[in-house]
Amino acid sequence: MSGAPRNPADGGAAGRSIWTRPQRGARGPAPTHSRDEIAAAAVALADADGLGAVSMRAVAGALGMAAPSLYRHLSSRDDLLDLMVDRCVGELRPYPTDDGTWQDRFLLLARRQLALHRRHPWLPDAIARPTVPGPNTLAHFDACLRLLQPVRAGVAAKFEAIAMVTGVVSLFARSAAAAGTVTFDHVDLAAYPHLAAAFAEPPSAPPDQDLFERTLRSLLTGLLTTDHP
Amino acid sequence: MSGAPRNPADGGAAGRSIWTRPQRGARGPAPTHSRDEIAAAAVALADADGLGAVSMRAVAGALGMAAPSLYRHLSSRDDLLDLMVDRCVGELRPYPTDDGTWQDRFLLLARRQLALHRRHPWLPDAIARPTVPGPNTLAHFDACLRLLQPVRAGVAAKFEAIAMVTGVVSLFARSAAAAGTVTFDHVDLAAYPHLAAAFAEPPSAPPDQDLFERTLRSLLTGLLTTDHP
DNA sequence: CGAAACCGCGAACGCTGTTTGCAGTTTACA
DNA sequence: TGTAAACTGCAAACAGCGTTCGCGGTTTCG
Repeated sequence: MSGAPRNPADGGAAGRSIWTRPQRGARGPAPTHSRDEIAAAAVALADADGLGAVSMRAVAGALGMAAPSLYRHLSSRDDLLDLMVDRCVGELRPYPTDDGTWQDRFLLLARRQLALHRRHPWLPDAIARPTVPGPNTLAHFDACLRLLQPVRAGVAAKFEAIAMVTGVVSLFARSAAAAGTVTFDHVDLAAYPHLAAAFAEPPSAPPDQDLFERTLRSLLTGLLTTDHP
Repeated sequence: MSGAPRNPADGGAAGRSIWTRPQRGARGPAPTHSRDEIAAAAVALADADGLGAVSMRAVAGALGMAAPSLYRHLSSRDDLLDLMVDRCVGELRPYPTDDGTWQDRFLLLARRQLALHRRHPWLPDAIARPTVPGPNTLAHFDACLRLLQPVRAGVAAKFEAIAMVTGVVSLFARSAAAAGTVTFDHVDLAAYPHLAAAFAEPPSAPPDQDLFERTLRSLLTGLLTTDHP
């Protein structure tokens, strides 16, 4: 009979993502936990035991609340992941400004991204998903575009380059974490001569220490340098 | 009382992965479905509705059987994903042999990988996970190493390069599928001047058509060419 | 003061991967 | 050939998941 009490997390017709929704209503009691507390708890869980450990019940439990209460703040688990990603992207601050060429500056930012992925190995899995960018993500894109201002290239090319660099950073992070990597233990290599020969060789020195820098430099110049005027 | 009837999918102490386990036991009735049929059904489901649609019940249902029956062939869902991945990697055959430099040949293989990812957009998600390589995956690695035979570089560097190329291929596939990409619709860009300026610009021409080739060539030479003797 | 809006949550729904126990079938061995 | 072992397929069930519903208590607005 009473007017439909809508969940504020649903938002009106206007508030479709978390970022366009108020953190709390103006009427009822104060929420016992803020959006930041929720994001922090979820990130801590993911850092400790991977993204699979971030269940609504687990996050709620870590904050001493019941699972359905989370839906007062989030409209879905995807919202939670968006919150986590944006919170971590905020750790990229402050953005490089001063020294060197634009490539040096961009590489510095890439190194910060690499460190971020090392700190939060679940990040690629959380980003591999249609994501609504939060304020920190927007600020990061803005900083990237600012760094690329001296580059004479179209906007589309710049976005492509940014996405590619981000992707390569996650590739390096993955290979370092040895996750998602095939292991050749206990495999019969008799039918694969080149593989067998490769493993018969004495273990060669690991690749160049500055492989990261060389890869990204060649990628940036390849992507953002056009050879036809 | 009777001796413990062990599930053959569990394997003995020796058979830990699918690939080291017999497709069927030597004693009982013939299975109504083969390993290949199961993999094919799962791949079809994933191609149609994404990896999330590949549930044990759905795969079993597509083959007209009940869910628990699948565990006569697979010891877990991860086994199923391993089967799917290896089945798709088999589509990369035949491997390049004849024409051009080693870079040309490797690039041809990369193009085949790109087409493969376009056909099976769920592949990156299925590979992002500790995977046991099947025969097709081993053959693919073997072919890669064969193509890289003229290259004077350590084995570790070659594996790094192969993994990186595979990763970049999946990045290109992703950007083409526009999945896992942030969208800037309905976002207030007032606080982000460079982003706002980028979107205010007339839409620039899309990046170079042969971006894929240029990127991979610069990556390969960057990764596998050492400038200190 | 009353009404509206909001917070937290117990209970429940449909889904998931997986295990158990049993009936029926085929093969190997004595 | 007879019998025991091994195998297949499945109904039922379990724990966990994301999510929804509806209620009682709390805060704020008009």
